[in-house]
Amino acid sequence: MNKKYMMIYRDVIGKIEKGEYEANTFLPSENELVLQYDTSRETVRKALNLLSQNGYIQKIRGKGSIVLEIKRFNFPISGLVSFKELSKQLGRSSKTVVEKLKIIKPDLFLATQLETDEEDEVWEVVRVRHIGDERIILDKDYFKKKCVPDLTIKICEESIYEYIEKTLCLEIGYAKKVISVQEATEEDKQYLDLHHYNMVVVVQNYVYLNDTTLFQYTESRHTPDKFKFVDFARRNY
Amino acid sequence: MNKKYMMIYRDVIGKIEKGEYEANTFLPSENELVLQYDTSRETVRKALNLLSQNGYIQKIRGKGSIVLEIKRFNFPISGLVSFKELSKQLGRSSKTVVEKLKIIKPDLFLATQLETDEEDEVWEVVRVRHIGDERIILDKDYFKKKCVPDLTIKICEESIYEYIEKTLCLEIGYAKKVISVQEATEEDKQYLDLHHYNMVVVVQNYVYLNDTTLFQYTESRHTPDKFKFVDFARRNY
DNA sequence: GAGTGGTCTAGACCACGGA
DNA sequence: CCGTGGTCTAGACCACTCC
Repeated sequence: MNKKYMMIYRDVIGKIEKGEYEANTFLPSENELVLQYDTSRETVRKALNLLSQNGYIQKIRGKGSIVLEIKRFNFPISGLVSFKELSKQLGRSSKTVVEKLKIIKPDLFLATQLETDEEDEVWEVVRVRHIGDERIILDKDYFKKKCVPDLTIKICEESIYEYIEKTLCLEIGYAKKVISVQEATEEDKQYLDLHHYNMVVVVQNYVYLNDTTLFQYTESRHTPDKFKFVDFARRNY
Repeated sequence: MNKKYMMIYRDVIGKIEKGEYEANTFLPSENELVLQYDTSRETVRKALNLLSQNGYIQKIRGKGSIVLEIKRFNFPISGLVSFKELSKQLGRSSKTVVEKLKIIKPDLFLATQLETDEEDEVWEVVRVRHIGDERIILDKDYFKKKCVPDLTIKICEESIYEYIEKTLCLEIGYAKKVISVQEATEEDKQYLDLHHYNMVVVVQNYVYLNDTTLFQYTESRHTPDKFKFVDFARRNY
């Protein structure tokens, strides 16, 4: 990547994480950053806007850009973060057990969710996420076979996203999530340590490629006591 | 507002909503928009990036910008949308009942949430949101009194945000949400139509002003069956 | 008044898609 | 090849904060 604004963005994040820029202090001004990185102001501003959108800084007109400390609390589910990246940040022992991996013809519900028809073959991947010694998430992934021709248990145990992006070179464009609470099904009770709970938190995830084709539908079914979703929002519009 | 990119942004949204630009078709190219709006390309691009971030379009290099149809499904809780804006979009009868409105000294928990001390006075506003004839949300809002000196029942029944932004002219910068599921308290059972449910979905909301001061902490406690959170995410970084 | 961030311009070169 | 979007530049003027 030659992108200057991305280099600056990452460099500033690095300095924030290393403590070189401390929380609640000002970053160098935009004009100073122009000199430091030998670039133009609009390029510096692109980097700063990224930092602002992602919760690293707050820009205040006439004063400067303050480093926020909020970022460290952000449980990184908001967005397209995979379980592998997640457990790394949590720093707890975790594993993924693949319970099912097969090609199916979707039923009517699934065909609707995937915006396709019942003849279009689909990979079904059912995985259980363990953290510590508890089974806390039941992930049911469905990929269009024409987008993802091959899948192996090994890939599913590691990161499917890494495989899709790095090996298949598919570019993920955007995703829509719907979070709701549902009564636990027999399947939930079989695969999860629900204890006395009779409900699960369901995160439905629709993932689209850069060319706007829907290629994945996922249901993440969480034990209610371990579920936590953090979201950072900015008054944009 | 003189901001050209914002005018273009809103104008294009209008045309999408009126059907002038149809879903799954291309917008005019950036160069065409430059001519149409008599402006520079970077300004057009600022507008298009806003549209992209908010789920209206997908930009494809070498081809153009496609109008997405996803936007109409976006239940607008993601972000800082107030109940009033929300019920308008749902088009269902709704009302807000103010159950409590008083100044308190925060207990330790609340003082921690508001990043203040137990001597700093706080407005406590407890409201119940009705949609149709069911009580579905219990909103417990806490505002720092030094930020919001006066509150009335009338303001609380309408939109506190409108009052804060339009009358007090406080500028909201960003917010952090935490969604979790908890056992229902006696208070929840008293104020909500929980039926047989014994759990509630809790949305904790920390709202910061432009100058990074935290001025509000809110707990929205939802009946599980009516809870739904939709999130649109883009693979940025 | 000096310094900050916010907006805007008129160019430039590049990478990609499709004919 | 041309048209598309992606990046970058070197300037300009404005609104705001603080002294």
